[in-house]
Amino acid sequence: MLYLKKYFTEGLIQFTILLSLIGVRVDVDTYLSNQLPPLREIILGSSSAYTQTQFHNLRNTLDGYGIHPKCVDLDRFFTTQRLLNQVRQLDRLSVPSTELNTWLVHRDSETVVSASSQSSPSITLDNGAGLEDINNPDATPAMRGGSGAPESTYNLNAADGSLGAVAPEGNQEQGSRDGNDDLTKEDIDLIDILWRQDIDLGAGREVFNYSNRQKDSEEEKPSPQENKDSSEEQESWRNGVNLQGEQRVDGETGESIPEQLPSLGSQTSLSLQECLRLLEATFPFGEESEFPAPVVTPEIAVSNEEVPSTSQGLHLAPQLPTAEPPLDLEQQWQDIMAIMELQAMEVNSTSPQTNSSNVTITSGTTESNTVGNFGLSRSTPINQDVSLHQASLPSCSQDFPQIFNPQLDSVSITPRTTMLRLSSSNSTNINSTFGATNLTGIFLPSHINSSSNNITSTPLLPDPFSTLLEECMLDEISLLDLAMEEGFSQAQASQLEDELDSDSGLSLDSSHSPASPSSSETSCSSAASSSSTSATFSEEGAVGYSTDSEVAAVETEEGAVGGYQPGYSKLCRMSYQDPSQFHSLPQLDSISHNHTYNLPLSSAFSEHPELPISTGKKTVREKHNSKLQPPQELLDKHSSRDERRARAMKIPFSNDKIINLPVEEFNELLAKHHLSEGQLALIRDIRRRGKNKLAAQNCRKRKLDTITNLEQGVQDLRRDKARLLKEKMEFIRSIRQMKQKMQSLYQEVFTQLRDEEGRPYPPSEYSLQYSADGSVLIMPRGMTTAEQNHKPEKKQKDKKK
DNA sequence: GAAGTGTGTCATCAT
DNA sequence: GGATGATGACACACT
Repeated sequence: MLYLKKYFTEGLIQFTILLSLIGVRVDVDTYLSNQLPPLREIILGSSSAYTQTQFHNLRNTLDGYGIHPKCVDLDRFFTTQRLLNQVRQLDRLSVPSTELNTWLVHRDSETVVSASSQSSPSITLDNGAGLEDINNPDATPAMRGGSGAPESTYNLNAADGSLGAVAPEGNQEQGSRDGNDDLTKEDIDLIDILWRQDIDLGAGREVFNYSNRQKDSEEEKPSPQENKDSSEEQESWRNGVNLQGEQRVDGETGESIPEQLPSLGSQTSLSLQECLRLLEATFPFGEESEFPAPVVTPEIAVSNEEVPSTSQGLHLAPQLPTAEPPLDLEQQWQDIMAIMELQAMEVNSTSPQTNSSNVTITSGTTESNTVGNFGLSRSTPINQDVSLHQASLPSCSQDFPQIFNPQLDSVSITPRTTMLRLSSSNSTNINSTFGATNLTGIFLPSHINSSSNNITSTPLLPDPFSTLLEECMLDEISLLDLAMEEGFSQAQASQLEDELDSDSGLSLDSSHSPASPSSSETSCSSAASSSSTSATFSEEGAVGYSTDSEVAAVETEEGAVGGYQPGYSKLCRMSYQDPSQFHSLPQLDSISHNHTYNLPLSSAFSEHPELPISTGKKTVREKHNSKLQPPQELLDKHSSRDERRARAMKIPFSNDKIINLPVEEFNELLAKHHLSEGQLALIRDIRRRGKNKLAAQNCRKRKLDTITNLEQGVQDLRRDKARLLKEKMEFIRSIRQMKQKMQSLYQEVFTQLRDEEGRPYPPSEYSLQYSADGSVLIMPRGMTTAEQNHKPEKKQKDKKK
């Protein structure tokens, strides 16, 4: 998180410096406080930035209702407000206000030019909805990607349409300003960027021929009368003419608008248009602006009420509540949270964080409602002329195809704030604002964009900056995967090797055993057999040695002689595990504790005198006992209980055989010897306990393996999740590109259509729609779907053009 | 001396 | 029904 903070903080500072260097003053305060709550939260600290649910709660809280005085959220609220105020004050001290609004005006004319001359998708299809399959009306909503906020789509369309309607006027005025038909450098640059973008999308270069564009632009320049019509159309657009097929009748204009769209969308578009008008009044197109490249930011949803007088500049109020956030926004957040969780896995990277922030930025920028989600007051006015996000954050946009497409300014407010998306219009503003010079490299930190200086000279993806950011994040995810894989492999390598070595589950670090449990058991048995102590009790099967209690009596007597000390008994634990037999028993190959007490004491002392038996208290005890006891008694103390019992009962064979012999051989062995009931019972107990001991060891080993496997499974799942998220982002990007292409094609086709009199079809009245046979129809927008179905033959045009 | 760990053992169940 | 394996539970030793 600290990295993320640092990254964004430094990025903002750098960006602010850059803007100041080129003459633009930026108000970060507005940016932080109003435009991009997630970014603000990230910079300020993790508050609600990672708890989507808390956003809603806090949002309600900040609204002043829905919170109980004793609610725990209250503290969080005050804390958030306090921190926010502190940061705001800090920003005010360092960053002045900006006056970017002037740029917006000129952008309007540029948008007009680009929209008309470049045949770019000023008429938004919104997910390609402009081209509808008549026979499949449902396809259009499906293409909308399940957006939960179609209002924005509608707004975009309306805004775009308004822009398109204004286009001739803008052209005219720009023509009067320029005095010729030559495109300005900004126009050329914009076109060039668009061309590169579409080239990446597969469009031919001839489509983007400047002369052709210019010619088309001239052809499409309407007459004054047409301008008048355009104004009327503009009004209708403003009131919510939908470019899409789904429409309902608007209460004011009588035109059809989408049913699922609330009136807010219309309001937004109207506000936008009003904004443009205000801009026109403030900064006539014919006048030389004091700013190099005025830009219109149609993506900014400005309500009528929130548009102040133009003398104060454009007071944009992007926090206008437009539509509910997309339904998948929360899911996107969850995905981001998942990535952040992955980041917590010791993968230091800033790129994923950047993308995460991009998401938040997107949320705050493209959807003002999101502001509420992050606990910001929606009523907070923007006192600055232009907020920083309008110029800078687009660089971080994930809306790749739209970044460098000026035409998309009009459609930049995409309703569905898909994951990692930013307002495309913002980036467009940047692009246009700076004379179509690709400032991505400028905005990009050098360590992120190594080719920043070459962006303008190299073919660009629709959104190099965003692409870079996203790819950085994706790379980080990949690195994460690698790190996880490598980390896991390294951490688990030895264990995996052990597991591969033996499935018996009894890998007990045999390799580290300085001495394999060789003949300890035999030595113990022999020692026991030769032990005078055992001889003392070996006679009687009369002991009735069938129960441990009885054996205990024997042991007690043993203790009377040598004293039973459990500590010593451990020295001969596993003594029955004769290595020679282990080798013959594959399941026991791995059974090898690092218990050197399995060695015969004599050999152990001779070969490894420094080993276990000479360590710790045992050494002291042993030294002490060695002074008091004969060596054989000492050896006997190193035997296990069962071994001592066996010695006491004079069992004629070793415990090792008792335990490890196959049942048939075991039975034969018992048959060979005449054994008392007590001896037989002891032998069976020894066998049972010995096998159970091994079973217990196996069981524990399996438990450990299970735990290890579960841990590995968790890591694998996390890795898969990261991979799927990466794929998802790639899919989103691909879909976005396809939509962009669709919009471009639609615009390309539509702008070339002419009626019988050679006039272009006003986009406010007509739209292109697919038919089942693959042909494209141009349909009046007022027609309902049913009517369209009944009149599919109207004005059919061949798409080939 | 408490807590954690490793190990052996027993009881129980399943095969 | 006995042998065997698996496993939970417990006790003990050790750190």
